[in-house]
Amino acid sequence: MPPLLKLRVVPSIEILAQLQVGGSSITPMPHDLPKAYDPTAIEDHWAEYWVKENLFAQPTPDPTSKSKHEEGLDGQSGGEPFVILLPPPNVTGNLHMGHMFEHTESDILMRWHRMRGDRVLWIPGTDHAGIATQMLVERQVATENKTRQQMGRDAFIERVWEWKRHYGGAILGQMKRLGASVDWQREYFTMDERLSVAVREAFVKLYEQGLIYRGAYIVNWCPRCQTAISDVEVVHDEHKGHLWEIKYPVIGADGKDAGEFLTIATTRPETMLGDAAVAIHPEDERYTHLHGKKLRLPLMDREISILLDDWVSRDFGTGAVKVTPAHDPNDFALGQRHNLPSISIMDDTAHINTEGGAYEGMDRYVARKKIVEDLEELGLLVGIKDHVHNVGHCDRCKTVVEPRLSLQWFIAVNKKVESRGASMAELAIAAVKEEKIRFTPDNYEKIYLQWMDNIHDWCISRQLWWGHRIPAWHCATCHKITVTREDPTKCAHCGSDKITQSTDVLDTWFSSGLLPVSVFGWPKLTPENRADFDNFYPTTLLVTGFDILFFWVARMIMMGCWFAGDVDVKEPDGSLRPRTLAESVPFKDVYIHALVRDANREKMSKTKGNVVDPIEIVKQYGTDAVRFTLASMASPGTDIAFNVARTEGYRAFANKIWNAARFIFMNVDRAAEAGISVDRSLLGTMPTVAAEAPLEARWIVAELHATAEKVNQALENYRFDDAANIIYQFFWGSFCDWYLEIVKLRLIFDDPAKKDQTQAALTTLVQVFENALRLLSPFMPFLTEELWHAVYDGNPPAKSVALTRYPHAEQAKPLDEVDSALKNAGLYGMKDIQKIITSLRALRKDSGVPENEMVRAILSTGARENLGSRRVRWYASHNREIVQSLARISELVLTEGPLSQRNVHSDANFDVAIDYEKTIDVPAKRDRLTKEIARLEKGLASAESKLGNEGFLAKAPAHIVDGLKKQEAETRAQLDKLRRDLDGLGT
RNA sequence: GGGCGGUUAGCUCAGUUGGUUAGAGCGCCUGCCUUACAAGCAGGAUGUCGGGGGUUCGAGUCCCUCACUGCCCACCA
Repeated sequence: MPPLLKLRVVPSIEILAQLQVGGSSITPMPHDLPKAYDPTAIEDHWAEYWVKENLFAQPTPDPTSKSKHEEGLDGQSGGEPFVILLPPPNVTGNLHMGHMFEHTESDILMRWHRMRGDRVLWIPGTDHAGIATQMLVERQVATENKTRQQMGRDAFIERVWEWKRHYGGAILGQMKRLGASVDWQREYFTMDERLSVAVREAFVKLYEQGLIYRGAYIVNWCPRCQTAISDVEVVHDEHKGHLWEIKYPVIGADGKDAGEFLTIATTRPETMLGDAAVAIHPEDERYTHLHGKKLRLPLMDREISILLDDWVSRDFGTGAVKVTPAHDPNDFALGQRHNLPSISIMDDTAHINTEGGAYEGMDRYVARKKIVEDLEELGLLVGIKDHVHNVGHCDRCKTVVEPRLSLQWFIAVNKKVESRGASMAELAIAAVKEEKIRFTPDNYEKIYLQWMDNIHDWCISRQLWWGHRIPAWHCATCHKITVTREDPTKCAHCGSDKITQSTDVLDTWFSSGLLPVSVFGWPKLTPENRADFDNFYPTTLLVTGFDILFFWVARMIMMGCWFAGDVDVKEPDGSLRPRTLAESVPFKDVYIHALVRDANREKMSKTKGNVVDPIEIVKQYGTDAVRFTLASMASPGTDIAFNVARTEGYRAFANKIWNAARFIFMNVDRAAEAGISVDRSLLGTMPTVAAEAPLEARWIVAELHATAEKVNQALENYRFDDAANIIYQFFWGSFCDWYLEIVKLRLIFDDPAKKDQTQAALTTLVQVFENALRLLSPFMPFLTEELWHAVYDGNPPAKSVALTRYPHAEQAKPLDEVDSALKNAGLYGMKDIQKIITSLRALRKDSGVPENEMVRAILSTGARENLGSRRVRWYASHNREIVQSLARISELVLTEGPLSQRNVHSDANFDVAIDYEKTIDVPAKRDRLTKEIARLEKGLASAESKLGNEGFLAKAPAHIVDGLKKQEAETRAQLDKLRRDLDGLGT
């Protein structure tokens, strides 16, 4: 016989006392658990405890151990790996509601899997966020009247590092406070030496494979950030602009203006300074006579040719388009086809350069205005039309992007590499098409594939200082480029030592795209040093928002498949074999979560001022309530309209549970005084009940099993909302509203004869509560941790509720053995009892019985012996005290005869009446009855019409027909009774 | 210009492969300080499931169409 344990709430009180400012000398009495739950009193403590105790660390597996599936309660030693890489927030970032939502969903999954015995690993880190961080520090430096240029590269970078050491990672601190169960020992930063090695290796390898090249192309240039940006970093906004029609003089055979003009249409007149030609469609009959002619470019007085190209659309504008190869991607392509010169007319800051003649030094928009004016003066401006078109903006700073010809580095994502038999994009497409990676919701698969099918080469160089510097050295002697793993001292081509490293850095997403491999030690995978990679790659799941689907998810898939694909798989016997695509993917599942908006469905933004700071809300309502809000609203496919009204509701839920605990602890203590205790060894697993146990015990245990089953299923499908709602309903609707009220009848401490009954009831009560805490713990980790420790009276079987087992119906075999029929009967019987009680309560209200007055009630099951009424009679007669207590009835009389009382409440299987003299509100009652009758008549008519339909009878499945027949009979019976009640009302 | 989604109670949203009388939370109305909880308890009201058409024995669910409304992608100057 294991030792018995008295349950008290001392530990939680101790914690509360510790948290009191100044270490107050008032020591609370054991049962001074505050009436209202105060999250702030416990949350900091547990958040610190979880981190300090390293509860969620997942050590590198012992490579000599062959067993991957040992059972482990601590979530570390055994089980299937369940690995999530936290999407690294920007190091400059602050935690916003979107983060908290993402982390809540991930944390629920993590805690759930951990409690299911999986070997979970959740890796946190931060991203160096090139542009964002550089901008931030530049601004800071600007307040000291300095510029980064004045400081110089090295000093500026040192300044950024200094900033990072001081303020970076604030967001991780916030995550700690919110209880994210990540492995803090594995925290990374994308500029860490370890990860920089991976970046270097990836670059060199791709270069060697011919997939990285450098060239002059039109790229998206941000004049404010003064760097190239990739296509996905450009956001297009619809913009009301103009279409200027400008006439270019045609040059006659004599080399002089022929007096004729060709009118072009443009949205960007300022770029005409760089025009190299005008293009028309070869079959455009309007311009046939101009074939082979030349034009004089106004303002620049340059002779340019007329090109024929069928890319030109005849029906847009004037059918003649100016060609500016250095400032437009289409024109660039056109220029390539026709060997046109590319004349760059703007500098890094989008000011006109020396190529722009008289306009040199002007900002692009100033130049535009001036050029239009000048053209008008020259009589060359034919017209200005309103024109709506899309303008690209820098994702970071919203500056209008300038397409600009410049020398940049690219990854040829579509280039096939013989040794791999595919291109990077092809592998990434195959991984999803062949379902090695699955998306939830699955429509993102389509979006992903669509994007991947049209992917262009990825511009990876940035003209920034903060980031991974491109490992390419330019030779001043032979002008060739040296790319090696180690910093070179000499040019690899001519041996010259006049080499300098590229000043560009890599796109931030280049390094974050490598994270799934680099966090596990790639590329330095030695036989002794690859256990992490062998055990945890591929990761299991990626939880992220669709906004970085292309930025990050797609890049991780490309790079993961590419680089991991080269790492052989280590078999259990130590031998190596090539890795399959399924083993190369960076993650097996992608769960795309919704966006968090404000209560009015508006996107939260600083400029709108509608940003809800999660930390503020957490302070007000507690972390658990906010987490529960987010989880319960997380239905897939719809954005979340965050509304604190919901959070208030879940704070009430937390308070409800807190008070249920107070009630339970109070009774446990009372029991202890009476010499009754709960066997602690019965806790921690699913409870079972004896066949002869009271109805409510059998019912609540059956409900618990059903709830656990449903919650597990919901989480299996990422239905956080369902899971949360199911638990809420169980805890509040079943456990508190019904079970706790009934169990009060069983807890009798002053009667020795009732000791066994009390002991059994108390045991089930504590068991179910302890299970419910575990069930809830992934959603409300703080509250449940506090109460779970209290249940064990400071002597818990684990360091945290997070390290226990999650309730699961499969563990409950004994219940099935008892008798599944009994289980069903218990559920039905309880339903009957609940119905009777609800009817009586309504009846009391109808009849105006004061709340605290006890009345006598009569329950009639009628003379008709149908199964339902027999069941009602049996359960009512065996559970009289429940009905009496919960419906405040002094005596429940059972009868089979008709009820003579005037105020009767009728159900299909029974009628109830109460003895109360006060006159009822006849009109109100009549009104209600009339409505009810109408409702039933409608249902009956619908049932009758279906049952009278031969097609229905012939084609509908038997259980539908039978159900409808039963329903029809019940409705008919109840209708009769209600009509009778209505008649009996009199006037 | 393509593609995807949404429209269900006053509000925010569920509603699995079509199947018995469409649900929840919040809010609202009424009555209760019933010793776990007033952040509570009990009772109650609330819907032409965006409009129209079709398929089916049967449609909130499938098809067509219209309206409104989000979002993503796209080089038409």
